[in-house]
Amino acid sequence: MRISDLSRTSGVPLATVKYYLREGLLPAGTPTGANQATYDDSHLHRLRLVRALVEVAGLSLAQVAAVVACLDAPPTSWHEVLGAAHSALPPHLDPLSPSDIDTSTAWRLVRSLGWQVDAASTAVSYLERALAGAAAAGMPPSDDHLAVYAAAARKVAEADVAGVPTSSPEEATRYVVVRTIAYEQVLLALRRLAQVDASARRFTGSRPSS
Amino acid sequence: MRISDLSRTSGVPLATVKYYLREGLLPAGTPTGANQATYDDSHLHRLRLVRALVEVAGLSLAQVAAVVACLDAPPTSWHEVLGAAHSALPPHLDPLSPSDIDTSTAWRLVRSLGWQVDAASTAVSYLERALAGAAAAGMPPSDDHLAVYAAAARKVAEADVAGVPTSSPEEATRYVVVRTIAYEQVLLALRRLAQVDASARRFTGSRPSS
DNA sequence: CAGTTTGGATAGTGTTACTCTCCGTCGTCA
DNA sequence: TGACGACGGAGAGTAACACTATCCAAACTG
Repeated sequence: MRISDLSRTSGVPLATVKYYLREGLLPAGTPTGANQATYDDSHLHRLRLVRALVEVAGLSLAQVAAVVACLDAPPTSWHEVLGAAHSALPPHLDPLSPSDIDTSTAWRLVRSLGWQVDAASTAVSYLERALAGAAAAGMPPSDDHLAVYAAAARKVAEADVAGVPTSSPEEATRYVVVRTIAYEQVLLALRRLAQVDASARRFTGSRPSS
Repeated sequence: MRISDLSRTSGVPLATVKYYLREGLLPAGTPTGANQATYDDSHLHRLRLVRALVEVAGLSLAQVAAVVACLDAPPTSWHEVLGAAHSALPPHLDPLSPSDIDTSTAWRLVRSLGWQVDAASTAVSYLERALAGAAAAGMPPSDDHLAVYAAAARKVAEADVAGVPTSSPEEATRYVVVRTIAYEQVLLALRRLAQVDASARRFTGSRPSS
């Protein structure tokens, strides 16, 4: 298919498709002449992925570029797939320095949960920042609250990891990256819905609806 | 304290504090003369909240403005607190129209879970969009996967709602808004950490670490 | 072979989140 | 009391981002 078909079937304006091509978010088509090229389904899938990442997950194009670069780079070992995916995923944080491992709130929590986490993981920085943000906003989470969150996170993560295909590293990477990002929104949406339900049970039950 | 103290103790540049004042993200100080004003701790707390919302939760200033407007508006009933908070919170989506209630995937899921959710809730739109995004990215979640997520979301939401203070609607609003937004990041960070742990258990266990 | 479409490049646009400069006023220390 | 730096408020300027529009020559199409 040609670039205009790509635009038409995906609903993305032609000028935008060209822009994504320029920015490297979409790989170039196979040239069929001096100034003509064709595109296939992989381009269409990639385009849909880019749009979903931008519109639903709210990533910037630079973040999307990091994600698709990760998808295109061949991972080496199974366990590296996750690390590579996480460090390509927003937010972009540096791992905590080894000297912080003893003092960090996030590390203390990870250790108390007994989770096996690499010292260079950016996920710990993410947690550190999130906890700092909650504290700065005036609501540091209690240990009990964190325990509930950790237990829920664990269940969710087990389901996520259990489904990773073992067929090929490429497929596994694609799986991990897309699930991690796209399902984040699903989880957050379900949490809000569950809050509505829990609030309804707690408050309207005790005071009949007006 | 004066505006420069506000800037110094919070670490936010003076020009930025002035800008937030202009934009209404920060209430004006109490004037002490023709062109002088003083600020108190409430301004400092608000400023920290704004920065946390921007830097950690990644909100735009317009979204932050909606959130702080919600904090400043007095809610009327307990159950409305959540609805008001959710509709002030990003992403800004319209509720699904009543005609979509039968066909929507999100509504089908909510009904199958038996959750009590108002038809006008924006949380359902949020879920609908998240599911559409996952599908567009090429990975629609399975029913089993969704069930795990829903169970986890429920546990988390129960903890969130259980802690809501019943002292005053203002306090409850502040609680709900800050927790909903700030703890989202905590939950996502814990999920990534749990993924690392689960992946370590699954893959490095079967293949000793190199 | 006229007319449309294509790929590629360049320049322009609107938004966001600051950041800078200016200016008259105010508090303070000498 | 007067020099002087800080203060407040307002408006203009700026850099990044994500497109969007225009142009051009080559290529395909009826």
